[in-house]
Amino acid sequence: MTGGELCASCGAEVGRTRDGLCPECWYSAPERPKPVRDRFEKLRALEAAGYEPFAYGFEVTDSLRGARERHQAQSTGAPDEEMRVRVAGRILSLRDLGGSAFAHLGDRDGRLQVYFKRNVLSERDAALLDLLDLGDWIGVSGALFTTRTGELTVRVEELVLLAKTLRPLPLGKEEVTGDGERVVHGGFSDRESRYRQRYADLAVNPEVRRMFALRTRIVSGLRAFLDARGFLEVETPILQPLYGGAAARPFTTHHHALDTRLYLRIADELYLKRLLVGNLERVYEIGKDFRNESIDRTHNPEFTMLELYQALADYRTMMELTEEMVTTVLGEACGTLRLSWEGREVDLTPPWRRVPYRELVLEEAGVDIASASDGELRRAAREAGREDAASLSRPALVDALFSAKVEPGLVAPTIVYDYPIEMSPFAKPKRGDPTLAERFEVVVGGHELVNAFSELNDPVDQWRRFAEQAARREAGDEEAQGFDEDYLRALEYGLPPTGGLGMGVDRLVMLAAGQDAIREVILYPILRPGEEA
RNA sequence: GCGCCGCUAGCUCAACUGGCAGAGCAACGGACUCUUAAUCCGUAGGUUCUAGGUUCGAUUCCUAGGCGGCGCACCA
Repeated sequence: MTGGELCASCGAEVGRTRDGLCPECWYSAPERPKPVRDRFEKLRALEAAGYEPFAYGFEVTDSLRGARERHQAQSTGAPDEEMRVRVAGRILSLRDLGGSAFAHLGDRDGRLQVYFKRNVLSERDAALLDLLDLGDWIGVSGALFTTRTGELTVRVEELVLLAKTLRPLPLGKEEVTGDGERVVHGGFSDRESRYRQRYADLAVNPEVRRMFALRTRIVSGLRAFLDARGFLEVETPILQPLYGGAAARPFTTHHHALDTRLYLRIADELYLKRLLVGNLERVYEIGKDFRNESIDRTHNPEFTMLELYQALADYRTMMELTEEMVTTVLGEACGTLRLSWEGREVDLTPPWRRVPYRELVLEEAGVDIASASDGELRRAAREAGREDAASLSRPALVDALFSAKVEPGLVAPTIVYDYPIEMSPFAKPKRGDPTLAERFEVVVGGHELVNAFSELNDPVDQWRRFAEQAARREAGDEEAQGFDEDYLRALEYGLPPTGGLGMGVDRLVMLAAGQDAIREVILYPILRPGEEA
């Protein structure tokens, strides 16, 4: 007697019921869709007949794609060669012709037809065939042959059930047109359902699997590129007593044992630069940052950032590095540098255009930010559609102009450099012009992709910048930097001249994959908790 | 946070100015031993997102809420 809940239908004791029911009653309840009840019945029939509906493994000779490739490599053009394979996958389609049946199996990156001929199968395997459903995982062995219609197919001699599905997958029907093009009919396309049930999305939509494989290639490519140049990959704290390195509202949490407030990092910047003080002269980190801001097509509250820092370098070095890194990695991952994003052609072929920030604002907004009065800036910002121009500070006005008039038009990759220094609390002043910072951003397809600068390494100057930020914070700007004394202490030990950059990895993947929504490139994007299925 | 749009069977979608809630796929029964969006015959499947309201009658109109999509604002 453990005091578990009782099934409202059959009275069986269960640790935890669903809708008041034990598993047996729940899967058989009339509220379940018919396909679920049918499958559960088949599951019990399988068990009764001595089949193992959830196997422990299956040795294959080839992946589905591998079988096809091996066949092609060994093929001499003669018909019906005897090449035996043992393969496994999900049943994606099933056409039962009575005495025989065809099915397509799908695995992570392949698809292969299998052919069941009842008088070839053992009685036991033939009986199993009747209990299969779309979505089930099976393993088969047999010889490859080509059907009359020319499709490579396994003639199944042995059939093994690997995992029974109790819920129908939202499979569409795939048509191969005369041109060899694949058209999916029906299918699973509702964005909300796809994000909430990403497992079903992945299982059913191979292009989604391909997209995430591309993402992985890109991230691996970034690592390989940096590792080859002597950068050390490191991990810095996600839970931080002070947040900084960017302007954003943080997530807050609490540590019980220390009884202290902690923040989820909004950037890696300050911890990474401390490592250069410690003579780890080239470091990078690829990890999640967290910003407690709204969610839209290009923003998810947790997102992946690459930050890297290189000693004895400045922002010019970073321009070279960025251009080479992005073109190398995307070139390898995508096979081309001519991409299409949000309906526009984006050609990443280097060299990228480099333009001073001030010049772009002058060109596109008609305002010289070096000489314009506050009033002129305000007027221009209002013309650009900013109703709240009257309440904005000078740097905010300039930024509003840039965002509204300049950024959307920068389709080809553009290195925008020399930002106003007020907007850049961690960047060194520009040599020869202390009103500017040695900072650049890369804008592609109208979106900011990279932010980089010659890192500020003068502790006294950094102190003043922190003080300005602190004043802003006291004035109610929640996104202003906190005053980080430990970081100042680190700078006092001597940060070498350093170039650093941050790149939004999700956006890089969006660009590479031609996706218009960040949620398409994040496996589990944030959603409001929804109803249970 | 604001505005617009959406939510109907497991999936993809219909249902006119308010009048018995439908189709295709999937499922189930049957036929078919080279099919491929297989085909043919038959069957079953619904809290129309939720709660109120108007009405003889609401998937449809109204109010509030939930979730989502798109846009704006925010995100230096």
